[in-house]
Amino acid sequence: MKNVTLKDVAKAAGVSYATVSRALSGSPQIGRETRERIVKLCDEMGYTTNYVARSMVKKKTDLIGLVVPSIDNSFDAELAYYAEMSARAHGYNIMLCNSGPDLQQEKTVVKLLLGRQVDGILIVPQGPQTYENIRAYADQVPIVFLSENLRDQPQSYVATDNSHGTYIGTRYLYELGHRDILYFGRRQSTTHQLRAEGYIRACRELGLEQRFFNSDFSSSSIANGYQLARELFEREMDYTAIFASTDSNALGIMKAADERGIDIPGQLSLIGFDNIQMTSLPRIELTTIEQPKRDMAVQAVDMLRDKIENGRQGYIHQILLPSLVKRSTCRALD
Amino acid sequence: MKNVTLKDVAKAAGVSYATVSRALSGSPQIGRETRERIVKLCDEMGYTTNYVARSMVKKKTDLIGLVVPSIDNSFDAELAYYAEMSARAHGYNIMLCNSGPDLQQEKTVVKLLLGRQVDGILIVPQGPQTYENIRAYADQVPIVFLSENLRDQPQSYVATDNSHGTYIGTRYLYELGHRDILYFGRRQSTTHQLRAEGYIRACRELGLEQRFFNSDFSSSSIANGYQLARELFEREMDYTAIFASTDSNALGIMKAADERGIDIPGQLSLIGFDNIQMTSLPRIELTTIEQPKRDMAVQAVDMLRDKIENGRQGYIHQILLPSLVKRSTCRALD
DNA sequence: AAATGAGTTGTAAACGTTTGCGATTCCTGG
DNA sequence: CCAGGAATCGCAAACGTTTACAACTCATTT
Repeated sequence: MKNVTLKDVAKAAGVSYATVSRALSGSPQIGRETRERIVKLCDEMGYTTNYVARSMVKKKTDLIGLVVPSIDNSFDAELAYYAEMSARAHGYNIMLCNSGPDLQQEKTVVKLLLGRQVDGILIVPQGPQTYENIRAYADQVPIVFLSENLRDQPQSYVATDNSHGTYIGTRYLYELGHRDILYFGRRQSTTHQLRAEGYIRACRELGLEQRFFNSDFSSSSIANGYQLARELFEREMDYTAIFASTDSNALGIMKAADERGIDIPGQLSLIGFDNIQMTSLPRIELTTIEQPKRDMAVQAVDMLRDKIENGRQGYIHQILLPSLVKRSTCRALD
Repeated sequence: MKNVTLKDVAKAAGVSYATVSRALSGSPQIGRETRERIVKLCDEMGYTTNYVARSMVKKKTDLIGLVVPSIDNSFDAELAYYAEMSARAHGYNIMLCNSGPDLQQEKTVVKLLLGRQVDGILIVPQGPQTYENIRAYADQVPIVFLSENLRDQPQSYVATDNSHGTYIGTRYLYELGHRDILYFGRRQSTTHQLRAEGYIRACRELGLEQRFFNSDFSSSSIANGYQLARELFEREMDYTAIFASTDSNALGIMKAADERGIDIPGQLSLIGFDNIQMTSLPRIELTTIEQPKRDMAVQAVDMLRDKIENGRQGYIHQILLPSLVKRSTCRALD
């Protein structure tokens, strides 16, 4: 149970413990044969270097705080997966925190992470208020925001070109022959504003009428999409396609449509946004806009590492291109 | 950028830094008015205690290592969510590691966690070999295994009563009138052996013929379920229901059935195991056996805390009861 | 009034590393 | 044979806490 320490192997090897440290750290100022003797002894004795002691003197923990709204959300989980893999490949470990439902908790966990002396924080925001919420800590530790588009804020982030995503999505619908496309979902956060803008831009270019259906209180959940879609389907259906601002919303729409006997894509084409895992399921096969989650995650840790290791000041806005993934919820009109 | 330290506030308050430490830790041996003065000063100066320094002297990091096969797997993600929430509520933070595809990486990350001086490790195993794989570390740090049933191994774990799950599932099918039930999926790991056993037990009690379809190389993925099901559906369909040992497999079966024009539940009833998020989706609505993931996670961290804080020796096998969640892939025969 | 004791504060060691600097050894060239 | 330097190695400080122990201040008791 007792951990073997530097001092222990030093005594066993008959050298000072500074020498042992140097042998393991690959310092040049040490003899070849002593080094070999020591490293051999080290794994014989089962020595592993104590990271907290090292962190103490080096003033670097090799720890990255990852805060996500909720890790059981598959979007967050995918980002977390790639982030952890990439971070570990570069010698970092991930300290995970759910920022839970409210801003209070989000603030609490970054304060916690600060106390943990993490070298940097990767945060996928709960929403547009996150930036304000934790801005105060931005000068205490490198932070990069992930997935939420902060527009012109003086903070580093990586996000997808949300506007371009909806743009190519509605163009795709247009090419399929659709002329009446309804945009469904949130418009309040920057990310969702941008998505709406892409739709608007495409409509302008193509001479399409813009139609919106949303509520101020809409959230990006299946349940909410379902509720709203039920209301929507009460009215006359004077459109042939729906662009849902979120896959989850699209899934809710799909459910409401099924209940109502509306055939997708027979009577109604549907396209989502995010390409979360669920969309590729049999019977779902939702056509959607892919956010390149893997690239986003690794670029975010790269960016964070650049700040940490090279002390890079200033901020970068890294925008990645989304792509259309065609599945089976859109059909060509004749 | 410079962190304010105990010494700083001590100087500002005109006391020794031991006093400051005592003021914050709630030690009884300090005057009321000095304490109040100091805590006030502390948050004025923005002091946060440095956890790595504290860990150093206390020989306790308040860190729990969480290793999961892949956090983007929704089962792992759900467990991780509840584990993190519960751990944090008790003053612990989570260090997250994906144990990746192979046993080598699994071993690597627990060694890493050891170096990080975590107080304990929560591990959801890749499979039955995990126990052997990391047994060597079991006396260096408290470990509890999560979700994999280790049977009689001298290690603490919390898992569901897998056998009972399949037992109530096939009884349910029986009550619905099914007499020819095919068990589909893996049987090699302890967990899957137990699931098969529950099915066998129910069959014996009910006088049903046992029928198995599986391959030695089957994995619990949608793709694999799909492949196997395609083979299966080549043969004569002399059963009215399938019990899939895994939701993912069930989803694959569903896809193959759809392709083949087999109506679920019209011609074939289907039941899965795990109750992963995807199963509740519209158009899926898979009847399945729920693993109480939330309870599993919090009990696992409770168990780990008991080992850490009370130095509890020995091991506990905590078995939780699964439950049937009826959705729409099973129908009553007439 | 002195002794006792409770209550409060300071001193210093300890946790396990890394690393600058000085000390030692050894080799090399003049 | 000796000076000089390179190659190794040890010493000790430092990182920011916690905590046992000593020390001090008062009030209380005898």
